[in-house]
Amino acid sequence: MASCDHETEHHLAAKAARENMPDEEAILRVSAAFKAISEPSRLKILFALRQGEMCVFHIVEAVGGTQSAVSHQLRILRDNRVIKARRDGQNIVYSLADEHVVAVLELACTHLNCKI
Amino acid sequence: MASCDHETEHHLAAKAARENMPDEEAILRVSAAFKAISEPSRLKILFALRQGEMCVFHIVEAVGGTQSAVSHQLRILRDNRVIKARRDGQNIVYSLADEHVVAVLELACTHLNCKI
DNA sequence: TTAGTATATGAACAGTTATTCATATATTGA
DNA sequence: TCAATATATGAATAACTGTTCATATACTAA
Repeated sequence: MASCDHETEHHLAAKAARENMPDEEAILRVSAAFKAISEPSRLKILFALRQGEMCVFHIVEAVGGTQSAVSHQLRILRDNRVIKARRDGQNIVYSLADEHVVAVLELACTHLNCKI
Repeated sequence: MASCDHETEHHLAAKAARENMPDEEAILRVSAAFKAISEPSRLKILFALRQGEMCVFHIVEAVGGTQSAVSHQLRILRDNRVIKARRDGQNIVYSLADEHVVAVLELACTHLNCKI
């Protein structure tokens, strides 16, 4: 491989791409965030939290699985700022971090023709 | 675990969550799409293609790595409708599937305070 | 058809990740 | 303080995924 019929335009695009490529740290941050929301078990938690904030017990009730597994998933979502937590007595109450999360989910579903 | 201080509201939310949970197929489709865009090597391809369509040679030039690795990544992105391809002579020219892709990337970067 | 170029792909290995199990921490009420 | 409840977490294993290497396919030009 060496060139193509659009050598000039593509080469310029490639050059611009290298110059405008986000730095490694930004790439890793975005990567980790998408990875956080890309697992079926965690996606279910997000879809569940669209209905409103919930404590762990009720998240388990909503999505199934064990308390331990859900807790591990919650930590990953929380570490990536997809959800937020507040303590309320003995419980930790989780909710979606902000409106960006819902927006991304809805964009994806629109794009893929999924009804949610 | 059995209940919490917000038993009623959370239980209702959990019930609504179960009732409104997308079916397994939709969950898997969304999951696969986010998984596709959640790998640093593939994210780089997407950021590169923001500059315009490119053939494989120039994508390799833009993001680095081997032709084989890039080809494998392109297939995953294509299978998940994140990018689209058209043949142009000996070359396959790739581009972002539609404006949803850019929108999702920008939402994520806004959310995470990354400049792109 | 043959040679050359561009791209794709199967298999294997290495690295990553989700779940389970056991246990730890934190809060509440007695 | 102690017991009970809610949640979190470390370690281990099993499943998954990205890359590499070798090779295959597809197109072009001669």
